[in-house]
Amino acid sequence: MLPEEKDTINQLTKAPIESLNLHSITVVTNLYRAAQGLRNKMEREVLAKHGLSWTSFSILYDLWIWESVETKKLALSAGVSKATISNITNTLERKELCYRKVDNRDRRITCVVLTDKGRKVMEELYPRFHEGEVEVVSSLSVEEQTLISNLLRRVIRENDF
Amino acid sequence: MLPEEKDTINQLTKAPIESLNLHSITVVTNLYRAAQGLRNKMEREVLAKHGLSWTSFSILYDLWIWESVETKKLALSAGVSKATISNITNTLERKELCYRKVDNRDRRITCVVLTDKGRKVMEELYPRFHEGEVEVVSSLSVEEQTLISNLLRRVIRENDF
DNA sequence: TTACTATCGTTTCAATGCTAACGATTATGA
DNA sequence: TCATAATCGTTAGCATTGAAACGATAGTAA
Repeated sequence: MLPEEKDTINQLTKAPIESLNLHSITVVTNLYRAAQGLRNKMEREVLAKHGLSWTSFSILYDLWIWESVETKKLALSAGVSKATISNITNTLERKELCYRKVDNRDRRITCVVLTDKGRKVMEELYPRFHEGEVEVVSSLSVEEQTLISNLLRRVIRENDF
Repeated sequence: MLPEEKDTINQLTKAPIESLNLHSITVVTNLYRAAQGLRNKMEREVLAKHGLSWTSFSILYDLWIWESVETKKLALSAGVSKATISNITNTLERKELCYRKVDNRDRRITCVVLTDKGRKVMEELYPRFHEGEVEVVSSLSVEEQTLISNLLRRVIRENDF
């Protein structure tokens, strides 16, 4: 929070300024802004060529690694709802990048499988995506990268994210 | 062949495992996961009561602080497109939380203004939101919070996020 | 003044995203 | 066995999101 914002908030909230935890606000603000910027950059500079969103790409990535993944696990991995996975899978299927396959042992479960075309897209796209990853955090040293990763991981674990 | 040409080709065609920067991958992965979890938690535990999304709330927050903000500045602040601001403003207007006001000096510019109802919602909502902020990063010490904020800020500044 | 250019917000259209409801399937327990 | 509960993915309905096209307005140059 900017210094000049303090007074305004103090005037408008019942909660006095002393009770506001400025450290928490700063972490949350910077965390979300960095992630938002990251996503926008990647979608604009890397993923737009193939008309993929960040979430679509992360699903394709999972499929690339694991070959075949259940819908529920995809949702958990991407941090979105099952409905979103269902919708995105429809889009990816239309582009022939993946297909659905009902599990034989438990017919409630649907697995999503990468197609050859999907694999080719990932083989071309991932190197470019990785370039972007490196670029985004290039201002930090390796030690700082390790440090921020560990801090972020603590937040993730502690909140079950 | 120039050295940088070699690198480009190497990155775009083969991209062997050895050339992957695992530190960058870890930072990006954890950064986005933490932000995603943060957003989901806030929308679920705090904002859902009032049917607000993270972006809607961040717009209301700007209006709360600045009283009246141009559409373009709202987009820049929230990290979304002007079209998104336009749509969300429609929704917020429908809920009578804000209204539009054309600038007299430059009639191309539209300012969004908080209503009394909007202010009341923020006065009730912000303390709860802040509770969530504190909770999310509560596993980190103040020193660690300062540290991660500074690292995130460097990433933000270096990328113009 | 009159063109031309730039900027701003909205609209259009398709995709993403969530909640809740639903149908199908499997597990459980009397 | 059979009724009930639990789990899974999809669907319906609506809000969010962005790229591109668009109209309106302002700035600029001849």
